[in-house]
Amino acid sequence: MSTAAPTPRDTWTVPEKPGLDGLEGRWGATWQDQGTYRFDRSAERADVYSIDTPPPTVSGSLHVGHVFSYTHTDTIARYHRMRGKAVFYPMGWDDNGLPTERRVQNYYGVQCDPTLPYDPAFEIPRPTSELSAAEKKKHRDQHISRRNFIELCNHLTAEDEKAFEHLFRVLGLSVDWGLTYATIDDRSRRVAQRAFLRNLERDEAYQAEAPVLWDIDFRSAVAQAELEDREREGAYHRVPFTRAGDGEPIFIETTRPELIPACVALVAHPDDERYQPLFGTTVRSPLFGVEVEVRAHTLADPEKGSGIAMICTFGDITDVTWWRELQLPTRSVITENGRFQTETPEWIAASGDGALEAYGELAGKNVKQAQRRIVELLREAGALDGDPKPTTHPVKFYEKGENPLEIITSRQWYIRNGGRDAGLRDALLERGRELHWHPPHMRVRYDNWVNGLNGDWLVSRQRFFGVPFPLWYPLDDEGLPRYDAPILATEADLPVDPSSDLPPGGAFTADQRDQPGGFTGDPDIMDTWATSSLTPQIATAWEEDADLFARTFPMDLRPQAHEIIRTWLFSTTVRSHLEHDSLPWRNTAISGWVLDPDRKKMSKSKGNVVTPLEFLEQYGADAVRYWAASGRPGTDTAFDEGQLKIGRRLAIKLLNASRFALGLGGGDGAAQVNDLSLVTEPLDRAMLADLATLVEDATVAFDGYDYARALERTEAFFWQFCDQYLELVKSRAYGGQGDEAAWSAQAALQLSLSTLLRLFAPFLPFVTEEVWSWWQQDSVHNAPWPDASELRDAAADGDPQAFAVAAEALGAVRRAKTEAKRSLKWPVTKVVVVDHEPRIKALGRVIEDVREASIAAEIVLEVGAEASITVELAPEPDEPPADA
RNA sequence: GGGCGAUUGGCUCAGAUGGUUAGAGCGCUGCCUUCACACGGCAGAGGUCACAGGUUCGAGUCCUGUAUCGCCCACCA
Repeated sequence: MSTAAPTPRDTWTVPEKPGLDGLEGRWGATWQDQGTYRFDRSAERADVYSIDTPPPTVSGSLHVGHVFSYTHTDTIARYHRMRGKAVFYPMGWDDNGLPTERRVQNYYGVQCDPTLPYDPAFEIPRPTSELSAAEKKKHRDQHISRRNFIELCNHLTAEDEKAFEHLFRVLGLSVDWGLTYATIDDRSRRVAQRAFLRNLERDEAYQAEAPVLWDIDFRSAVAQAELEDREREGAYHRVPFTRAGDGEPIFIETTRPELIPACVALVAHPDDERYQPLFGTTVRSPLFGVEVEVRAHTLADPEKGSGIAMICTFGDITDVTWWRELQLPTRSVITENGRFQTETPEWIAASGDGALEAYGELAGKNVKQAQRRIVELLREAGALDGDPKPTTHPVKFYEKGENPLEIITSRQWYIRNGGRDAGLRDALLERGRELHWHPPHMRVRYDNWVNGLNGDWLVSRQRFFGVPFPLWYPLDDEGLPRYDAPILATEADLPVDPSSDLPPGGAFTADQRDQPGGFTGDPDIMDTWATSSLTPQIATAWEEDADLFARTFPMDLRPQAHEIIRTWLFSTTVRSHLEHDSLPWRNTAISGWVLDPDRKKMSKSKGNVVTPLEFLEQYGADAVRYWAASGRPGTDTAFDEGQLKIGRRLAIKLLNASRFALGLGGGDGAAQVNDLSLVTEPLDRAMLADLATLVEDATVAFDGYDYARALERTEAFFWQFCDQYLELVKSRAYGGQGDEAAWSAQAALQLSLSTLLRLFAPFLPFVTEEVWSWWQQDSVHNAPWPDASELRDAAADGDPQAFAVAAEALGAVRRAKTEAKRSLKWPVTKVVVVDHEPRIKALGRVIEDVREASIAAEIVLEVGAEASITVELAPEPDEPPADA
């Protein structure tokens, strides 16, 4: 712990005309050179504060949202550093996953085709934005191999990372830039693969053939956490099934008539008397004549539609529930590309020529086309009762997708997350309670999510740029993979790419790949969250550097945004619970969003994104940080350029007030008055007593992660300090009441300045460092956080009331001068203050300061019930006042 | 459908465990430039604290309900 008191130099020089320009570049370079923010690896765990910095998605754009939330974290990091902690503050880059793939596709106009061989001579194409229209046409969708594609991903993300690092450095994040990682780098891949292998060993990961939500454009499975609902137009189609015995029509209503060929049953509520007689009997579907059973299930809503629904495999998630719980057969017709399979399904073929013919009309069509056609067919067959009734209803989409998700059956990897296991779910809910949430109400979202899980975590993705599953399958004599006998990578070999590396142990040779009797690599990659969920383990070098890990894990803080509680925060908790039987961190600080001035969430698509670098250049980093730090934890905040101006003004004020406080005594080489016993004057002591209270408040606020409160209190004090205290003390500090009174003022000014600079340092790192450098050694950012008790000692018998009444009296004098339209320098012949006795006594102790600041010849104090302040200005002179 | 949060002067927001005339800043108005600061300073005007009840000696602050906005979650045929 570095608790040494700040050490001012013996003499110092204050710049004549201090300014803010260029501070970012100058101090950024100095901090880098001097390792100001370097993590001290020798610190014990108890003296370390470790932060699980969110790795920004580098393929995204830089926006003020980054500036906002990263500044919040930085203020907390700086606070703990000043409290003497060794702050472990790494930076990661999230370059793994779909956003990068899409960006590379668009940026270079290429498509990944995994069937193509690697082309070592492939050159990085020019960005499509630089191509002429003719060139664009020619280059459109150039197909390249997976490995070439991944090289492009790496190339582009490296560029993106530079831009992010530049922004973060200009912003003044006190990250240790020696501690960076990327979610696709070797260590991340090792950690992700190792954690997965461990999950597999402990049966926390498993493979299953099951219905999954499927994006037909990306041709990949999608996890529950990546879903979103979108309102879509649809229509209820009223369609008759026919009862087996008497051919009576049973009407169902559906928004997806095209799934009639995939129907496996009808279902109604067990208490629904209308349908009770049908339970256990069979009906035939229209057009296809396929016989299906009528079943009972409590999820069927008698109020909805006709009260009886058709179950298809699969139209929506409810279908999956019914299918599972009623143990229905699987009859899927939609394939991975979102089209109806071309081959006629057997259960339809078995139903006769009419069915065959009807299916032929749908085969190969996409969902929309098939729906249009089947409605025509139903109408022709007289199997559509009335016109479809338009409706809007929520439809599930992949959050990055453009078409509704389909549900298809496929083989995927899962990690247990409590979605199917009440014991694990309860344990994870308990972890949520164990974690300290800032602000606390954010935990509700975690609880909501965990309680709403309806399955385990699907972690496999049928994509290219990501961490591969570290395993292979033997192929049988027919060349089919033996999924029940995967060959696992050994931990020492990680990271591996099963599509190019061989299984361990020399059991196979390269020419046996994809040959009957040989082997094949698992083709899938992990969900990007499967890697991101391990950021604590990646950053702290789990199983890679035992010493570092022991000093930094479990971490102290996870800062993040609220919309990814269900994904990032939850999945990280799951992995740590499974691997370490602990929380990954003790605290989480949830930041809000930046809204545009119309209170809409800022987003690229809306075109209202503000680019942060322009503002950093125009107003300075401290001003931008000031705005960001004013946003309360967890609260959405509107972007307000006006706040940047205020922040800049605050920074400038700090320069000028410091110049005054440090420039007293005149000339350069001003003498240091660093002896607290010199503070004898009542006004000085009163101010220090207030300052001690401020330090206590700011400390409590920071300990509760309420940086915004700490800033607000410090700022409010500082403006009072400048407007009232500096004016009241100015004359005396210059020597107006003798040397000892002047030294008291100077010592108090230096002590308060030192304190205020340190209180502001987490928010305004550049200007505080600049001022600090005028008179102190070392960096303010490694100086100890102010100590309230030390200030209390210096304040001694200081009475805050004395400061308050003095400021009031000075205010009354200023008001009188303003109302008389006189300069504040205008002399006053007499001030009469009437007030209650304690206030008059308090004012009496500081009367000389008030008199001099008022430029008053005389101040008369009277005790009285009716408080008043009467100001008598000097008359208009024939000549300028002599002593003004 | 369930839940969380918000609602304070024209704007952006403070108002921890209920207690004297509800605070800031921006904007607006007026005044003031040698001696820290015109990238300033001083002062002024401006609020029935969303609404309706209730608890209390006393409510912006607690309780109940209502409205509006935002968000999270949900099995939405």
